[in-house]
Amino acid sequence: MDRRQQKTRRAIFEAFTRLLETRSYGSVTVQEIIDAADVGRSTFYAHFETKDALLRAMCTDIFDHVFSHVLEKEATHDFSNRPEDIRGRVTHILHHLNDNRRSLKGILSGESGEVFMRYFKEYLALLFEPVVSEGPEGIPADYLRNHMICDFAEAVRWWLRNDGYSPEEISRFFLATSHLL
Amino acid sequence: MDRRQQKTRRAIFEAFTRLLETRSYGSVTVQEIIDAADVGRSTFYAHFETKDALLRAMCTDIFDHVFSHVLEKEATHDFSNRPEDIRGRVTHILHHLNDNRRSLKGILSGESGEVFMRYFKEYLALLFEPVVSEGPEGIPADYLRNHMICDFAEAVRWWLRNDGYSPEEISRFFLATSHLL
DNA sequence: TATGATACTGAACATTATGTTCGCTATATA
DNA sequence: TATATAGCGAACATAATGTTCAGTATCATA
Repeated sequence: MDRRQQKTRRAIFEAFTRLLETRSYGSVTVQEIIDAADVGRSTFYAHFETKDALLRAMCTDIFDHVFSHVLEKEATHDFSNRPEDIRGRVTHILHHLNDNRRSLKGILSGESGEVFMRYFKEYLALLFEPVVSEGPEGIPADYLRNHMICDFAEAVRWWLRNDGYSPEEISRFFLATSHLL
Repeated sequence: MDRRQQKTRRAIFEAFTRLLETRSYGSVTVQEIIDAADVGRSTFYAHFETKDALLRAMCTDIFDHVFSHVLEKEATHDFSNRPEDIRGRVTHILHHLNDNRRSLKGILSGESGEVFMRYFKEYLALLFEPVVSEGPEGIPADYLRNHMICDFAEAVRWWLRNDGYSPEEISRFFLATSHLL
């Protein structure tokens, strides 16, 4: 990819992140992003169709990083789902999320949070798919899957609102309150 | 309240609900709501400052209905939180939510869902406040509170996506997967 | 049932953001 | 160095928002 394109893309991402730190997604205009990133109007639109597309692109970038290991393992059919492994994978993801903490805090506050959460849950579905087996007491498997996914996603959201906890701690909180493991 | 105002308000609510059944919140314009409700432009704005304000008003109306019992009990300081009571209250709320099923399904699909969920959780905080006592194993009480609230809210969201379950069943699913009760 | 208050109407207008176009300039890559 | 590609930014078209106001309809009530 052309160096200029990379530079522009990064500038837009960073400007957007910076704006989201203090303002809500909905209130940030494309023009402000353009000004903050210091790129031409037509350049912005050459890269992203809309503000939403920009947000999606940012999420995708982050997730590709955060879930790289998970997706690799899946590709190699390494479906080990013993409790230790789950803990390891969960902690691993939390570490990667922590790398993007600043951006994520911005994205998660305000309406953009919902977009993020929706994407996040899609990836988490891949992670938890093999773990949730059978519903006890006639509880639908789909209910349980959704339960676990939301549970983890909300644990992360809570973590990003409450600074000062390590990935290991959050991993422990999550697994302790998850009745399934 | 003036009959004309009530009529207008109801017409707008119904039109908006109807629109949300087929279209996403963001894509519905104020003009469309006005046309569907068959009211004058200035009339709409006399009632609601923005589309968001309309959504909030709808949520408030619904919650005032759904949580009427809970809020009453709170007012009379009837904080009985034995398991049977929790089950009763939860089921009761689910029944009331079911009364608004049509509107809620519309609101919950699309971006308006996040607004709804945020409000919903505020009310649920009142409901679960007295239940969550101490965090076992050094888990922060706030984490647990958030856990329960999100858990229930997501159970409801799942229910509204998946037709065919009774309030009692959902209540059972929720309590069975909630490790706290 | 007459009257004063209040709500609704809708056209016109100002404002604001979005997204596109295009001729020109700057930069990367081979 | 050449040429392809990216960025620039002013100008424009479009579309939705929210406001204003003079005229009309409806309500509450005395």
